[in-house]
Amino acid sequence: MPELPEVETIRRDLEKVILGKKIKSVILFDSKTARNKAAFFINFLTNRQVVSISRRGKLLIFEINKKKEENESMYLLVHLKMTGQLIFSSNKEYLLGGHSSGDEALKRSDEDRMLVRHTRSVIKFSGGGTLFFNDMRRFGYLQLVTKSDLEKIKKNNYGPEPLTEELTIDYLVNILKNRSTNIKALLLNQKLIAGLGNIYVDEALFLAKIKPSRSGKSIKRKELDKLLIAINEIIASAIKNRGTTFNNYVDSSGRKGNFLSLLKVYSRGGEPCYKCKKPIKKIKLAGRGTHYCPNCQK
DNA sequence: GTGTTTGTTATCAA
DNA sequence: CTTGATAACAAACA
Repeated sequence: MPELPEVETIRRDLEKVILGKKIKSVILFDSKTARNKAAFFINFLTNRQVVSISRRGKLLIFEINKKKEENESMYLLVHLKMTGQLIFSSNKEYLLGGHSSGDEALKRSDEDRMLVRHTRSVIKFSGGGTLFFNDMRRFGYLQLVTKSDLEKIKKNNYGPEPLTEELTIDYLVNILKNRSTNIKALLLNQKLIAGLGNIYVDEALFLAKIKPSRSGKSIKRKELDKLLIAINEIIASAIKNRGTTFNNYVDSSGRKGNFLSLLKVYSRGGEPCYKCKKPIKKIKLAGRGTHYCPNCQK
């Protein structure tokens, strides 16, 4: 479940290995994976290079180089949704996705088999290096968009990011003061704050001592002060620890994140709260598993 | 077969 | 128009 810290970890790592590399070929094993027509998607990317890699919320944005005669750059969007992975390998160019069989499949190591089982697309670079897009559940997608499309997407779908000047206490007060919905659902809403998902919302609410079922408008300014600090603290710490691997997430080298053991409430239903020893409660809120301490969170 | 997992969007209601 | 609530998607596992 890649949220902001996991996507940011991938962004930073990929920046080091694929910037400036020329795309030699693109394979789409599953036509649903690219939101563009397959032929266009493949033809456009071939022989181009990635100029920059940015991120908005959980969305990765690869800027593709523009030819002289073109007046607008194109951008490759990558959304991992729940089970997407972007894995770069400098030596495993022979992996051919989930559709090959026979001798080729037999030659694979167990590690390779895991890597390739749900490969939906592959981008190969000149001079070595292959980027695998794996996605067991097939919620994730790749999409080429124009600069103006990208600006629209950013503007219409994403609120301010944690750890930026845009996410202020005044902003929080404003978006929550008239909301009757529970704070859990509001924090999951990408249009209000970009990048939080189920894990870090539960963790931030625990740190801020706020019960997830509280309505937005019921939360006092003093509590919002704490919530803002908690959100930034959790996100910063999770980035520092390269994200949380609960089941599917791995970084662009295929390695797990280190934040799992630092979780205070998520996935700890029934276990004792680290602070007060009373059992962590697990409920369903906003259609999501929600974990909190009934004693510490008011 | 049943319930559970979640990021996001569709859909419907008010 | 906004807001809210819920189902739906997809695949795997206990």
